[in-house]
Amino acid sequence: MNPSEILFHHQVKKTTPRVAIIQALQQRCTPLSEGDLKDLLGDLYDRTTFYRSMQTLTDAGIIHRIVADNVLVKYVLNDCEHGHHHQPDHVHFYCQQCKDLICMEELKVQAYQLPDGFKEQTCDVIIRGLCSNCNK
Amino acid sequence: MNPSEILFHHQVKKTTPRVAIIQALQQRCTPLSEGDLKDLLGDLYDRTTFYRSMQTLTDAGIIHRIVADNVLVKYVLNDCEHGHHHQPDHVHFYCQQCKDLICMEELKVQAYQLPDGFKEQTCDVIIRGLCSNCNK
DNA sequence: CATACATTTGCAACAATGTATCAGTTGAGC
DNA sequence: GCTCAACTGATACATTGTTGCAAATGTATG
Repeated sequence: MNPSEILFHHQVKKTTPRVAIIQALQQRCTPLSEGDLKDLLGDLYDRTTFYRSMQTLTDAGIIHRIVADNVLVKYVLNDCEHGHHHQPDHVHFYCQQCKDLICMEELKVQAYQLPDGFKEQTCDVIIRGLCSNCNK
Repeated sequence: MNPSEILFHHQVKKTTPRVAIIQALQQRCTPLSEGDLKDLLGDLYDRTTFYRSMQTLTDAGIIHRIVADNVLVKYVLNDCEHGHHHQPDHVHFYCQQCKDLICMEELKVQAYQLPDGFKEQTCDVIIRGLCSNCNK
């Protein structure tokens, strides 16, 4: 699906910044930060607009937000091909040296049984350490 | 163990801010943020000193840092009674409404087998949602 | 106890990641 | 093409840090 279709499918208005952001995330196929996206897209939009767009896209279930560390937040496209809201079910690895965030697709997150009354909205598993490149 | 003993035991110099921070964490027995600690301790030290102290105490294995969200970081004392460095092995629940961070001691984190070459330093599992108080 | 020297602290400035307000612009439906 | 709600840009501000440097403090030694 192209950006316009994704937005229409999730009943979100089509605007220039939103299309550009989705397009960039599709092309890179890896979690990107605000800085990464700015490097790719330049001054296409204001920072305020960026954050509001990300909020809108997250609420709509189009993207997912990963807090790699308190000073590094990255965004990834959800799997929109199958038409349902797809929450990541795998572990994320964050290299403290090269600051890369890697999806460990093969490491699935177990389902946790919360006590009565608690409602889960998202569940993130972040392993921090050194990636194979930096651990030499 | 009292704060001075903990610092000596980990070969970290005893200073006023460090003792005060450990004391506050011991008394509260729950994860505290910079703001929480400032409310407790007032202007006992500068913000820069706080962050440097937390870095030192984390490196020494005396405390552990929990990234509840990119805008909320909390700190907890490790279990120093048994003389070894104790990494939390349980899930943390973060209530998006009341901003409370709860240790789910009964939910243990599984060990993940990383690919060759990767080195794990910390592993955090954060479930975000609504706590039993706010989910009504 | 006094001195020496490395460690730690306080202050000021700066950086990244957001949020709030409000006027002005744009998009979608008719 | 019009209309009006929704979105955007600009400015200001909040939180969570980090960096550099001079001054203060802690620990080891005489």
